Amino acid sequence: MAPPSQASPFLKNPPVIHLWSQTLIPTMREAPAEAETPSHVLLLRAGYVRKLGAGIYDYLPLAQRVLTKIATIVRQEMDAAGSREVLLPAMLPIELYKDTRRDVDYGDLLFKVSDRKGAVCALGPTHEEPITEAVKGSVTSYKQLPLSLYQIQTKFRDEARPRAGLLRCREFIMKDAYTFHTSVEGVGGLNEAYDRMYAAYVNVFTRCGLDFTVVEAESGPIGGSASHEFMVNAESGEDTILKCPVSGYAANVEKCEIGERPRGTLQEAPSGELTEVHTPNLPGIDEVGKFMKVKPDRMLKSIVFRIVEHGEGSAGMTWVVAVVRGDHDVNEGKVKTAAGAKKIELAPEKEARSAGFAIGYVSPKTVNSVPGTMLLIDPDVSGGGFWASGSDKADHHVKHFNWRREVGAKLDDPRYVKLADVRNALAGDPSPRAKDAKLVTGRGIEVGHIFKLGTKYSEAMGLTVLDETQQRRTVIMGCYGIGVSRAMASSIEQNHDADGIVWPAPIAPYHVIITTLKAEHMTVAEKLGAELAAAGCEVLIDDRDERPGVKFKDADLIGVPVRIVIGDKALAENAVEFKPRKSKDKPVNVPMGEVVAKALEALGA
RNA sequence: CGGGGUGUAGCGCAGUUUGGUAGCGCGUUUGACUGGGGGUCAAAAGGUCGUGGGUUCAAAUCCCGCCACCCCGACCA
Repeated sequence: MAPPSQASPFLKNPPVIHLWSQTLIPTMREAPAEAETPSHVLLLRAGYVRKLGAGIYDYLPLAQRVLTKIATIVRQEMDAAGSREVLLPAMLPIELYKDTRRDVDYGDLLFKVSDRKGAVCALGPTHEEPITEAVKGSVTSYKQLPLSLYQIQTKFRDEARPRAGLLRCREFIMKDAYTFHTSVEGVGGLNEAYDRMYAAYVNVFTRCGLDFTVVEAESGPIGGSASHEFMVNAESGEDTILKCPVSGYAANVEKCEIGERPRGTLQEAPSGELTEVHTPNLPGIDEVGKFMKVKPDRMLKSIVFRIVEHGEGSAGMTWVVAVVRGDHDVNEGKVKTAAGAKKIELAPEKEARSAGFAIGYVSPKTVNSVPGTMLLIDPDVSGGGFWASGSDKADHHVKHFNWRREVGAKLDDPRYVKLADVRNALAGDPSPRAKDAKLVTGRGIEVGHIFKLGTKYSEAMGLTVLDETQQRRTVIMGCYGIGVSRAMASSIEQNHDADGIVWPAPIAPYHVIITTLKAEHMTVAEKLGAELAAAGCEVLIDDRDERPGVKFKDADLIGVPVRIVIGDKALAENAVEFKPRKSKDKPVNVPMGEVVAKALEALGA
């Protein structure tokens, strides 16, 4: 399209009528062997992306158009939520991370480059530090707050295992927003901004046509439900989410609470005499169970954690042993909370061994044998009956473990022994929010995450303002992310069929594809394209000299919502063939004069 | 980081066991016929066989090292 001949101070979008022959859409008949998930296969096959390396992709013209549309929706909603766009460097001097120690904590996930002088820069994986630094340099008074800033930018994370095409990349496009406050509550406070962001995110993902679930995620330092994840419901998702069908409660598996479960008294009688069994060279609990002829749900799994930072409940303790059923998974966050500690870690094997833990064969009895050990017992293992357990001795387990007989008096000392929910929730567990309701599970792709940061970064980096009483106050922050490139792939996970992608109109690369069957149809195609463009449609004309079958297959593959075919049959009655991509019906003839209205209707405009 | 697997033309693969002229399908180019759901015929272009070394008269093939990529797991503000 020719540019406007006169320079105008107001930029307007020129009409979009693109020719297939003049863009780059390298569709493929066969999917590359490396791709497995639907979005990965289709993005490659339909010519949206090309892989350059593990987790590194070219965005070809179609992908770039979709990304731009998602980014536009994000910008509109961020702007409406009172956030202002910035663009910070992707290349960040490593010194920026010294105060927050994330150069260490982030570890290998951080990409690093060095300049000619040997100075090291990190490629930004997220931007809490640089944004805090930027605000620190320009905000000094409470009168300048609250403030909300966002950017859309390429991020870099050296993922241990990139996978599934755009769903987990090492280089990806993200929107990250940060808000700054002097208070948590009240007008201008963090909670208000958080709620606005929450609403903006709902708008963004709804407008993108995504089917999503908002789940509670791990709590921030402020407590309560201080973090939410926006999960696109898809089988290929990496995250497990749990929902209560009655109350609407939803959470990710790390966070999900479990309702009241039956529990034992720790007073039950033994099921038999404690018997030691030699179990050599068995790698896991399943193998041990098979060898001992004990089902995993009658085995005790005792996992040792070390307290890294003490909290109110963990004084005097060094180790925490969490005991769950053999077929259950220990939840580190719940262990931390139940232990009353601020930070824990899976016990380093070497140190745990020298303290007296027979790693791999630990039993709850270690609460008596290793000083400074706290025992957390999950309700599901707190009862009587038969239990098998480690024996605190390499290559040996015991049968007929009994709480009272084996552990004894310490069971009654709440400083040392607690009954607590310390495992991951499972489908069928009681809901924490509705009586008699049971949790159900689903898979999700995390496309958004909002988080109340509190003062973690502002305190470490010294971001303060003077308040109305001339007191220095540490600024309170929130951060909010959207995976833009991941959202594109997520949409395909939800919107595809055997023939290809089926885009929702708001983020489709084009609204209408005009397929010509003969070269002499181009005049009609261009005239119709201009009419559609004038009505606001973005049009792709497939002008290639290909056989009709090829063009139909490609049109379906790339997933443009409305297809118009120009061919002799319909032209004879001054009409074109019209077919929405998502419709299973045969194309219908639409008179030339009604095409634009019909297209707008099909697009939901 | 642990386990499994793969590197041969733009894509999908065979050839490797048993060393001896690098092949097939799709795609691409040219021409003809064709023309409504991935056409037919004819001709053609395109490959340091991931990479470095070794063995051998001779290596895609055997040996050693390295690299890249995929899948499962661990990990994932």
